[in-house]
Amino acid sequence: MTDVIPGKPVVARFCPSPTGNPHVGMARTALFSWAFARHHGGRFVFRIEDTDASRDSQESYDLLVDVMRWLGLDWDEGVEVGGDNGPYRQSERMDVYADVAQRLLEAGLAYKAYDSAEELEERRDAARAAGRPSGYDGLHRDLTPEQQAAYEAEGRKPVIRFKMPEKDWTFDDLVRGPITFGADNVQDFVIVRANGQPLYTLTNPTDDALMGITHVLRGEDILSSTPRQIALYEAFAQIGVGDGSTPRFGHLPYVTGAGNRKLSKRDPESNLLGYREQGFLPEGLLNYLALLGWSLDAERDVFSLAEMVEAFEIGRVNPNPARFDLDKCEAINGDHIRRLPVEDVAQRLVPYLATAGLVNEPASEEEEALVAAATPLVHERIAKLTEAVDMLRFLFIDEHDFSVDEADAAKNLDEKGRETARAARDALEAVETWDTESIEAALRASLVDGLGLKPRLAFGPVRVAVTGSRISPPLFESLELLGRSRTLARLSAAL
RNA sequence: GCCCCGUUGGUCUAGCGGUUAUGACGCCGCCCUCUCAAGGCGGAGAUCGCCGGUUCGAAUCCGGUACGGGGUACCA
Repeated sequence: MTDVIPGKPVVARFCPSPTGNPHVGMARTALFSWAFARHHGGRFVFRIEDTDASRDSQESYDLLVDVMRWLGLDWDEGVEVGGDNGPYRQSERMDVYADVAQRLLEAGLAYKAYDSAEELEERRDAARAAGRPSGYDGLHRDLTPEQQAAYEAEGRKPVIRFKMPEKDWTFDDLVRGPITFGADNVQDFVIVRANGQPLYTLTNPTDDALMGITHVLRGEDILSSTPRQIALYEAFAQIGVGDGSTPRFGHLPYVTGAGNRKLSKRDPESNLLGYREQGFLPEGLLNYLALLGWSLDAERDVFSLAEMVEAFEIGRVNPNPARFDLDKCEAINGDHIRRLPVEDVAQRLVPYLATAGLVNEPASEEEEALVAAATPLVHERIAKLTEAVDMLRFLFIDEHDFSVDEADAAKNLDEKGRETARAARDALEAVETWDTESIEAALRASLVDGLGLKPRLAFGPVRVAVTGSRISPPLFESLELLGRSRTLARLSAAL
């Protein structure tokens, strides 16, 4: 299968509708289209399909742009950045669609249909009952001007339907191979509503043609509308819309949630913004998403975007649906966090600490320095950045807001534990140089050697008293960063 | 109803006529260890949906069938 025509540059696109929150399935589609374009050294177009005013919103549009930038899926042409084939919001291209529809009509490739919703439904039910396909039956295909005038006189407003040539439709899907639809199963379809608004069925192929799109990668939910679009392309060739060629199509499998349902916008796991809020790295999320239907090779599933671009082949995309597994997503993200230089992690942590109210916005120099010093303690312990916030809270929190987890205190700061804490405080008070080595030496000498405690029993009470939790970053390093006075104060408070 | 797509351990995935069926997540055990992680080692878990066919030989090719998903809109 030749995916690319030699000498003809690849132009791929991503063209979501701005409805609701951006979700992960969408990001996966964007990622594959982007990777495909980049792999072939082609262009990537970002277009917005906002032709349905009742469902689209500016807020959703802003989110889409924001999230694409966050992910780092850059586009060469499209909304916000412009390009030769703009505008890139369909709501600003209505005149284009009106013109194309008109030319289709004049060329006899489309026609006005006056059927009412009730009439359509009735005939559809009848066709179904008779075991026939339930699409449009073509009743108004060849209306005479007189018949049309009669309908108009009744006050009916026509839709514009595209006239499907009666032939079988075969195309070579980039991920699924050859697919054929019989002539009887692809009927004339509406391209312009009775109120004059163009539909996706017209606007999407029109823009793809006008923008020179060579490869269309999209979800499998529109696989069955592909014959219509190919037919439209053939019509465009006749009336001179675009360069007369038809793009290749590739239909990506669904991303599903629990059960086998496709991940819906309501499902919290599908909300892209949620991943950013929880502290996923764009590179981690993207890596995981890439794994849903594609793999770099048999051995490795942690890789960079650059490695993906290098290796990405659309023909190796798996056609079957994939279940989104949050655990694995987090594991992959954790791998990416560990791959990052520690200074980088520190920098990315700051906004999350700010959101949690633990550092100022913008952070002061001292705060930045503390973050830089503390990050190595949590770097390899977290799968998401927000986990670091929880682990480091004890270090950044205002002293009067500090509190110890009750359950952990009950277990670790019983009478015996408080005794241990007291010994720890006394030992620590005597430490001359407040650094990790001295702190550890003092504590070991006092608690392990002195009191004869097993290490875990020796340090547990100290940990809980000082960090507020049974689980914390390495203790001695933590105490060093916390500083002598806060450490001693917290130990005293625990007694 | 009609049309299209899909089917490899719980999940994702490799495989493209001959393998002890790949790797990962998760799970279990051990090691390391101041907690939690990370890391290391090991383990359980797949008669490749099912039935036929082609072939010396099939997860791989063909035909059925079952199940799942999608479409069948004046949504995208």
